[in-house]
Amino acid sequence: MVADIPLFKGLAKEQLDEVVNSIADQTFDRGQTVLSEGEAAEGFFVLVQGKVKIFKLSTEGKEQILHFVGPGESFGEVPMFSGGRFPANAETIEKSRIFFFPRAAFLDLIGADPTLAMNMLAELSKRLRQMTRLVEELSLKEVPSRLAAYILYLSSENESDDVGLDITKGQLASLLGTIPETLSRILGKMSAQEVISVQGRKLKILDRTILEDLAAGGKFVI
Amino acid sequence: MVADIPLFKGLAKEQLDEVVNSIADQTFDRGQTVLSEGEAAEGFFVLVQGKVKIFKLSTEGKEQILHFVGPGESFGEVPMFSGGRFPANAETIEKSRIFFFPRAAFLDLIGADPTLAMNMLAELSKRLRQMTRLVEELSLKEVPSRLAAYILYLSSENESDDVGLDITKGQLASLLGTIPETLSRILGKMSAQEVISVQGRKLKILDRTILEDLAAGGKFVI
DNA sequence: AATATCCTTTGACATAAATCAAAAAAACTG
DNA sequence: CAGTTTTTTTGATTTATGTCAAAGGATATT
Repeated sequence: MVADIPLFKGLAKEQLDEVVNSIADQTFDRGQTVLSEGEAAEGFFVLVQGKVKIFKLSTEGKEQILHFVGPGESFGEVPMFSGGRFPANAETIEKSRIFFFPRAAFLDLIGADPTLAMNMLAELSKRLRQMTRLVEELSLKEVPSRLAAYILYLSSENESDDVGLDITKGQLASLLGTIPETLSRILGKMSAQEVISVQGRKLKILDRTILEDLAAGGKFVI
Repeated sequence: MVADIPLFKGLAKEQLDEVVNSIADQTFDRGQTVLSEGEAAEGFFVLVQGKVKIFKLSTEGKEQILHFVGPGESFGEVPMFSGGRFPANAETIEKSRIFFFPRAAFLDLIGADPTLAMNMLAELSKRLRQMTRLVEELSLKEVPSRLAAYILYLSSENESDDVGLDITKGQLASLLGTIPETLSRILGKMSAQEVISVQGRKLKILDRTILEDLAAGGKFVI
């Protein structure tokens, strides 16, 4: 169970037992807040089952999703190492089972086992890479490019031209840094151009070359 | 020397010697590339003296600065832990002295000393926090808000209403995710409204309340 | 100091994307 | 399955910011 979580991969048996003894097993319904920006952090979380979105909110209520957390992934680690408070919000978007790992126990463990430290360094590095990509897209690319990149990413994940969004289009808009209306118009244009076909939450890639060009920063010619 | 670098703080004497023996001391003129996005990483860097900008480039050549590196700070660590290549570019904006730390030697050290691992975790967490803030600003705030937040940040750094940009306005624009023309117009408006005064690279805060309101997401009323 | 280079500002204009409003479609729920 | 809620689409309009072009300033270099 715990040994399947990438963060705990390679840990010695005693350390794994330590982990099991430290965690609190929690269940959340869909749409519940797991942690809020600005809250003092008493520990961090590992998602066992379900799905969680990590996001920021503007004062006017607009949401920017930073990333989604899937089973086996952790979140809320930042304040463990740099102190202070959670930098963003986490909310379940499906019924979820979550392990909570208290700060002190985790810091003990990480001091005792360099493997755990290395796993965590790998995790934070991966996250940093993702965030760098997000900044790049928000700042240097237009919405059609971001959408194209996301579709290609989904396609690479399941190695198929048929991709299913497992989130609502509204959530996709929030992940891409835009609003549902804009996303809807762009999906409409891409359909009209026969770059993709859209049926509800099922997309099919019709012209990969154009998508790749768009993702690289190319403009969308009507 | 090496002991002054936060990353190496708290290391035992033998480890510090190890560090000193591993690093390569390099000098760069202003405007030189230290590392490029997509390059294979053979190690990471610590800036001893000078200033370095970390940035992404769009296909059309627009630049987004992710952050500046000052003396004592490290950069280029991400591929050490998650493998692969540098996610961004690094270029000196002043004559700089830089230590290069080869990958293998560093990974050895980090396995041997949990202090170093913890220091690095703290560093990556800090970076992640910064990046989260940058995403928030790019996606959820307008340029005047980002500028206001930056001015307030500078003011908090030196605890004064007089702040000096130690970068060009073009670089500031790139850091704020905009272009020099837009920044210039907004600085002009803020001056006209007597929120700040601008003299070259010296700014003075005239109305902190308005800046704080702007930074929080408030709109700029002409 | 003179020249060249770089940085900053200003103006006119274009445009991607947001906003507002409302309808249509889809997904839940009792 | 009827009704309610949520999600998605469409249209008309606004707006923040980008683009292009050119002129002024400032700064560095011989």
